Amino acid sequence: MNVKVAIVDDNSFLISAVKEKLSFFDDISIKHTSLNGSELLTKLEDNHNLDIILMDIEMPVLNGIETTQMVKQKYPHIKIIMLTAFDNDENIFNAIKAGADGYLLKEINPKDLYDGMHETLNGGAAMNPSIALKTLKLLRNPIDINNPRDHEEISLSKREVEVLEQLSKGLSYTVIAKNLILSPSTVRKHIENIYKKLQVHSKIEAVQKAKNHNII
Amino acid sequence: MNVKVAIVDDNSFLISAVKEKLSFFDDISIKHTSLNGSELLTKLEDNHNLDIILMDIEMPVLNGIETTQMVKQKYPHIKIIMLTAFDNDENIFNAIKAGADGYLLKEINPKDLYDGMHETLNGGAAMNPSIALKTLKLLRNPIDINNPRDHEEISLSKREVEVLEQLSKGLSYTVIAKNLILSPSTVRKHIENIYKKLQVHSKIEAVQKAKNHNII
DNA sequence: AAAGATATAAGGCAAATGTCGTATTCTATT
DNA sequence: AATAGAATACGACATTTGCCTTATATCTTT
Repeated sequence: MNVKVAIVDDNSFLISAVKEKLSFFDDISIKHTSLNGSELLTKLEDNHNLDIILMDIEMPVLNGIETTQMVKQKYPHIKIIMLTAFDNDENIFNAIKAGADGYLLKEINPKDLYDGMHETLNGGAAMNPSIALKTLKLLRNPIDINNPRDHEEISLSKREVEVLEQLSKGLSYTVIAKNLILSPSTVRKHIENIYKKLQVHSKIEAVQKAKNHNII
Repeated sequence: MNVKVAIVDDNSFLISAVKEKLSFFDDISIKHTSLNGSELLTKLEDNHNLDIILMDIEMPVLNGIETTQMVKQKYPHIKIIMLTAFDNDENIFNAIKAGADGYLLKEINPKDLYDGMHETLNGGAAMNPSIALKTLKLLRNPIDINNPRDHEEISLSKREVEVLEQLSKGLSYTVIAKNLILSPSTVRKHIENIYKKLQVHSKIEAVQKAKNHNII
C-alpha cells in the first residue's frame, strides 16, 4: 500500500529533515511540499489525491491551525498530523479543534513518525505520550482559550509538580510527605519554592494558578 | 530502576495474563493484586509505596472509575492506567475525569504495555491510538455526559456562598471579614458551617467540592 | 406566637501553614 | 573537574486555620 504524503513547513531545512526520516520506508511517497498554508491549498485545488499531510503550525500567510480547518472542511478524507516544535496548550487545543488527527513533535524518530502515520490511517490518532497527557488535562480542566492569560512561562521542576498535585487534593504537609516518602521539612521547602515561582502565598492560590496554567 | 505495580481485576484469569505479560521485564515487580476496588484500597491503607496501578473498570463492589477517583484523592503520586476490555466514550471520559493517567486495552501486547507504563512514569500518558482518537473527539465535541453526580442536595445559605466565593480566591479569614464587613469570628463560623454541610475539612476541599457541584 | 434556621460575635486550643535561614547530597552540563 | 540546579532536610517563629463552646439578634415559616 502506497501512502501519499504532503509536507507543509516554512522551514525548507526541516522539510528536508522529514523527507530524510521517511526515506527509510518505501511505502511512503512524498507527493509535494509547501512553505505555507495557502501554497498547500493551491496545490490541493489542483490535486487532492492525498492520504496524509504533515503540517507545521507556525507559518507565515496561513498558519497550520487555519490551514487544517480549511483542508478538513474541503477534503475531510485527508488525515492531518501536526508536526511542530511547540506543544503549548493553545496550539494543541486549537489544532484538535481544527480537526487534526494527530500531534507529534519534530524531534520524533523515523520509526515513531512512520508508525504514527499508519496508526492515523488505520483510524487512530497519533500523539506522543506527553501530548496525550496534555489532552487528558485539557479534558479534565478545559482552559478558556479566549482568555489569553499571562503567557509568562512558569517552569516548575518535576518534583515540584508532584507536590503541587498532592496539594491540589487538599492534603496536608505531613500526608504529602508520607505519600512521596519525604521529610515534612522537604515538602515545606518545595512548597516554599513553588510559592516563589508562582508568586503566591497560600495553597489555594498556588493550586488556582497552577490550574489556570494547566500545570496540573 | 524497579517499578512497583499493583493489578486490580475481578477476573483472576486476566490478572494472571497481565502478570505473564509483564514477567518478561525484570524491572517490573508486581507488589499485589486485588479482585475489586475496595480490596485494593484496604491494601493501600497498609502500604501505599506503589508506582503504578493497572486497573480494570468493570468490577463488583467498587468499580475502576470510583476506585481511581479515591486512590487519586488519597495518593496522587500513584499513576493509574486503566486496562480494560471496553473503550466506550463514557468509560474513557469518566476514567479521565477520575484522574486516570492512561487507558489501554486488554489485548495489548507485552512490549506496548511495558512501554506505556514507562511513558506514564516519565510524565506522559499511555493510550493506544484508537483511544487517543476518542479523547480528541471528546475534546472537540464535549459530550455532556450529564454527570449523574451525587444528587445529595447541598444547600448553602446566600451568605455562605458569598464567603465560599471569597475563599475560592485564596483570601484569608481576616481579609474576607474586611471585604464582607464582618467580624473574623463570624467568617470563621460561616466557614465552619460550610465545612459541615460539604463534609470537608479544609479550604481547598471546600472550594473543590463547591466547584464540582457548580455552587461557585 | 413559637420554632427553626440564619447571621452575628467571642474566646480558647492544638495543629497546620507561611516564611526565614542554613546545609548536605545528587545530577546534569559545561 | 567545576558549576549550577534540583532535591533533600532541620530549626525557629508568627500567623492562620480547623474545631469546640457559648450567646444574642434576626428572619422565616408554621
